[in-house]
Amino acid sequence: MPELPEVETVRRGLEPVLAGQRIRVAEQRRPDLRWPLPERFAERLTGRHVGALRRRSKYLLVDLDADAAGAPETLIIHLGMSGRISIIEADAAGPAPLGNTALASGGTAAHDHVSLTTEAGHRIVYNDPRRFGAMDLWPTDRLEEHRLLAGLGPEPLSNAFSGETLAAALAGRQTPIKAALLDQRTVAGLGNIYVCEALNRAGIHPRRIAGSISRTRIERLAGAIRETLQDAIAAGGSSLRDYRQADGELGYFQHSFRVYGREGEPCPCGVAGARILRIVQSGRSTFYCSRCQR
DNA sequence: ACCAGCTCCTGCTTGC
DNA sequence: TGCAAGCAGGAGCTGG
Repeated sequence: MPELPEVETVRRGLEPVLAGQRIRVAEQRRPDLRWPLPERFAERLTGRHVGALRRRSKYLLVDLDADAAGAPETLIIHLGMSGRISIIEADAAGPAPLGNTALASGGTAAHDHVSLTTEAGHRIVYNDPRRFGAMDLWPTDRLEEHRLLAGLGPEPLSNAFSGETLAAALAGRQTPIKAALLDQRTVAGLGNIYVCEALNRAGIHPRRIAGSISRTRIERLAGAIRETLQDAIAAGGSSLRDYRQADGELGYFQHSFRVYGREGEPCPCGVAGARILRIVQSGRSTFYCSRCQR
């Protein structure tokens, strides 16, 4: 799925067509994604004005004006593993029925689960074959209390994240650094790809016990995490199987992967004989260089 | 409290 | 060519 850079890219793509708009029509095609959608979900979205589009970790946050009960709410969207959001120019005569994305985008029409049509005539379609994604509506002023957001660690691109805070989060952890970084309580927004990439940039072996890494190397790791994410965002994210930007464009950071998916290739560290290896940690593939990662 | 493993779902790739 | 197993970017939950 979309990790932090992909969600940020989607946010930036949606912002110009959704922020400040009114939702003229909301449609839902099924009652649930990973979990049940909120009661009367489409009904509650219809007619609402959209404020800012924000992001927390891998969650897209769409601020809405007050509902009938008088409280501003935020639409929380998680793309899971296979979620995709597409922007479609709606027909001037009115919104097309759900399932017609194939006509406008060239993609599949199956698994279009939720759609929002703005008064300006854009249709925003959420498509998610595996349905590991999620959506919820929650009072904006209590957003940090939402169960999906409450336990998240610091945003890696904010001032709340540093070598110092990372060192504190890793202190005493007896798990491999790979697993510790995938744990969203340590730092928010990393997934399998960017953990592999950041560890390679930092020269740290994925099996190293998190709590045993020196402060100096944790500082380097914090920097590597930031740089990896910044570079990926600048490239529009990474396009593997499903992911595309909201405008349908492919991200291109996958061409910049140093280790992910490159088993057997030489490591860009350039050390003689350095090859990328693949191991499995807690059921997930880890790619790393045996020479430059220690 | 911490940690490893299982699980949800569909679809693409791989190997026989 | 056809089929089925294996694997995939997440993360909540269970049980040790």
